[in-house]
Amino acid sequence: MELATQYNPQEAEKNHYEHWETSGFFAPEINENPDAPKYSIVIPPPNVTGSLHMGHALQHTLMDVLVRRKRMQGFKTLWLPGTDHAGISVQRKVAEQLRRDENKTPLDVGREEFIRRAWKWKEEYGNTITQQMRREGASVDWSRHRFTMDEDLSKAVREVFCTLFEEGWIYRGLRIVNWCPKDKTVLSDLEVKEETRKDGKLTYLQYPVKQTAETRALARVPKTITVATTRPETMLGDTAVAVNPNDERYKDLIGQMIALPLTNREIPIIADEYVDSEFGTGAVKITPAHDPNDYQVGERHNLPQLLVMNDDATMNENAGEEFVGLDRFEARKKVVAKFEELGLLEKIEDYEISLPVCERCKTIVEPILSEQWFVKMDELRDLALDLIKTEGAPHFHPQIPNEKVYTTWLENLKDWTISRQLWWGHQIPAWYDNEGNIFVARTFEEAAKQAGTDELTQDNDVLDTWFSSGLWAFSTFGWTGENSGQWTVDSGRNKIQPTTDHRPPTTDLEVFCPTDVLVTGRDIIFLWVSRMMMLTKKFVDKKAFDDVIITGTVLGKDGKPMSKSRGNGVDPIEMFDKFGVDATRIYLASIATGADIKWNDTLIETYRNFANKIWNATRFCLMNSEGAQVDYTFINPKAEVREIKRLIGDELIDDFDEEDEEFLDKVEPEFAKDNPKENLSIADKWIISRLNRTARDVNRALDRYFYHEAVRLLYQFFWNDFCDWYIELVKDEITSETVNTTRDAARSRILTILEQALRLLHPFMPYLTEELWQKLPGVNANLHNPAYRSAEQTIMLADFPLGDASLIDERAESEMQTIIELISKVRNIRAEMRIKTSEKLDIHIAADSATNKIFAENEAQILKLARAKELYLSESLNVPKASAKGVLTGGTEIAVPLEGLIDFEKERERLESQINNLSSEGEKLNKQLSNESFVQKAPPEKVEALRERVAEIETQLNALNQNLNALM
RNA sequence: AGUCAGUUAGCUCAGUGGUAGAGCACUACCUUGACACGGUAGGGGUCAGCAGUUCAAAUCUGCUACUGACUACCA
Repeated sequence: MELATQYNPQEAEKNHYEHWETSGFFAPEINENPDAPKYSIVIPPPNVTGSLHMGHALQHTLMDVLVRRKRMQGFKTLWLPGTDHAGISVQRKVAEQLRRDENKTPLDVGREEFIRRAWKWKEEYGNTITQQMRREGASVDWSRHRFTMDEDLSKAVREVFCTLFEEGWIYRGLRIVNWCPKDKTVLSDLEVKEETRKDGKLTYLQYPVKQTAETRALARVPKTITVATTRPETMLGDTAVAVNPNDERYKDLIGQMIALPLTNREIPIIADEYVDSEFGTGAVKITPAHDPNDYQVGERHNLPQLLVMNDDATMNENAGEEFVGLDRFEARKKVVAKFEELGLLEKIEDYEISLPVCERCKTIVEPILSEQWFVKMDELRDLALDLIKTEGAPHFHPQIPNEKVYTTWLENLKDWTISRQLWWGHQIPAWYDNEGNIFVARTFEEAAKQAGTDELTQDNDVLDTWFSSGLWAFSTFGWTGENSGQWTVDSGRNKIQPTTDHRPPTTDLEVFCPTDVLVTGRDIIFLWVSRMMMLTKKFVDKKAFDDVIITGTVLGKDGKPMSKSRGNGVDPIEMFDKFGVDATRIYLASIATGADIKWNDTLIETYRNFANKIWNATRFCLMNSEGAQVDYTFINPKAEVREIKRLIGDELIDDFDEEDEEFLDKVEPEFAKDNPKENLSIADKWIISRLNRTARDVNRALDRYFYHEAVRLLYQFFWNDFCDWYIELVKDEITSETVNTTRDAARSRILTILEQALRLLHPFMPYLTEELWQKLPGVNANLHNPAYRSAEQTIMLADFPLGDASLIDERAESEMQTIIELISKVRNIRAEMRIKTSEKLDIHIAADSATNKIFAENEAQILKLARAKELYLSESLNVPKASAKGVLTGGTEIAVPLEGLIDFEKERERLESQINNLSSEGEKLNKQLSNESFVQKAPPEKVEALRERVAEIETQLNALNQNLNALM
């Protein structure tokens, strides 16, 4: 089998996804183990209007890594996908389509037709993102895909709304709300963003105080009172002027009336603590219908609420004849002009102001008095607060600062405005009779029954999209009874089984809820995370999830958040095309959890190169795979015992002792001691140790959601240990032309190690690893986790290596380290003395017998990798003066005779620089050791380690100094 | 205004009470039978500044500077 010299990601990406999907590998039902623990994640449903951006790619990668690993570990794993109906976004797209194609407005076609078209739009364009997710390799269970407006999810919405209403947590009320004049709907506080404008103006208006007998008597009373405002047009809706009760300047004015200019209304001057005497003029115009603070002042003083704007932010008839129909900004100019005409414009100051804008359309939001539906958050907030305070749920990763942000926000939570003046969404299940009485019910029929009439009109508004999203952690699992999955539960052991037997059925809800972890961005901790926690607790009495991973933001190359307007976006699909899906995924996983990162193509290139390295290492193994196959017993003698067990059959297992060697010899003599499987070299033991250590550490890292740590470990193991050293060390043996069992065992061994590495890499790089795994000789469904034995062979279901602690071999690692150090030292001498690669050298070594034994056992590899022709081992050096010398850890001395090649000056410099480095380190350490309080207070093992290091340095210095003197 | 985070090699970023790390870039050498998207050997950092705690601080604490995020208010 011949592979191309370069990995072509597109090819591998084409080959596998569809097969994985259609084979049912993504669905939890693939798991045959009735006792399997479950693992579940629900995806944050992207907007149907959306297309994949880097934030999705990041989050999806993190979720897929978790899910793929757990699945390989034999968990009954479900990653549930879905999309969100995205109220305003879809509404806008469909309205735009209507305008463009037919020059019509939504009102022209009517509600029913509009909704029909919205569904059509969704069917046509709404699956962009689901296709893109397939490209990403996301192992979601498409058969359980949910849309927030699916019938059962809509039913869940109605159920929750009605229950909350019945319990008194939902109410309809007249409040100051955030109004977007462009979308013509109310927005929740969270959908409003602040935008700072430097060109704001603060306008000072003079209001004439009405002259009465009383005011005339009080000579000190001024003729006017000046108020400052950033929104002069709202003065048309003023119903009072307020001052601080303690403000001496205005004491006499309290209770007086003002003749409000441009209107023929008179308004009172009132006193309220809310007013800050220090700010502006200390007198504030009060417009209860257009400002939240003024509204509250108005409530306290029983002021009238005069709404002067329409829903498109033009002025209404209350604003007066002169202003009616004018846009708010036109009206603003006109008000100012009129005041100027009247001589009542005191001044206009430049003023930096932050304006509330609509998160989506950036239109300036108008605070406006309006009747809306609200959720009173008291009880729900307490549910979430209790969970975090008593159970620490959800546990945030990274914990700081997210947990604090979450808790603080909950503590200051205000009521949630849930109605939206849109057509696309869940229409509010409330009906009105002709008298305006409200009937909230799950269906029209119920409402009619309550009302005693069917002459009812349903509320025109729909619910905030986040209302249905808040139910996502349980509504998607068939909470309403539909689409609830086919599981039965063994009540005795409380284990889950997909069966058709007659035990009582249970649902996806019982199996998969609560979910294990939620992966999402900082921006929706409040909008979504908190609400899922509250509502899931409230309605199914469970935590929505145990853990929340808050991802960082992928910034553009300029270090700013990616945005269309800035044009600094990086399209993940382009990255997939350019570098491959796997490279993009593992790069995204290499970002520290929660950290922001500036996009940088060269880093992704690193992982493109890594993919190519994996490809080529596999290519090498395959080129030399004749007579060999993947077989775990080649890298684990104990596994051989298990293999024997498998061969001799299950019935003997019970009285079988793995340590009983006699028994082994008895049952299967061909597996006995001298077989090449057990005849492992230092290099073999070392790589097996490194493999198992890496596997163990990767699992530990992922358990803590330290993806970047896992990536680092895998990168290092594969590139530095496996490719740079192991392949090079065993190359001669493996490529040998001589056919024998030793060669074939070596070939099987390297194939098996590679196969284990591919499994470890699979969650990060699914396409590459599947592509290569399938090509390895000897792979089959027996390598699967036992939960998937009947499934067709795929690396997706292979058992994820946990790392066998008994195969971590400290001694082999340290012996190998000695060999690596020797080879590196010789290479260093060669490079520094500028000896050509083609020049073969001799190596003389003076070491203790144990070390010499290690070198002797690996002579062939040392000669090859150091490009040497002869290795002389003894206990002391006896070499010509014309030699380059060095010292290894432990005091082993090496010398490379360089007759005719040595540059004595250079060698002197080389030795001197090494001596300098070592002495300055030694000095530092000695100083520390001579510090009494260090020796007394530092942990003994630290002191001991330091002493050892000093001794080591002294040994090396001695040798180096002798070598230097010999040169003089 | 408040809260929080970041500031480490030329660049992008890991690390974290006990002698500073990676990738890229850089220098020199290498068409060594998997890979030049490669190999070998190197150079490069008083870990933003100041003060404190400690035997020991890049790591903990405080302050300062710069950058960024979030929350609230601004008549």
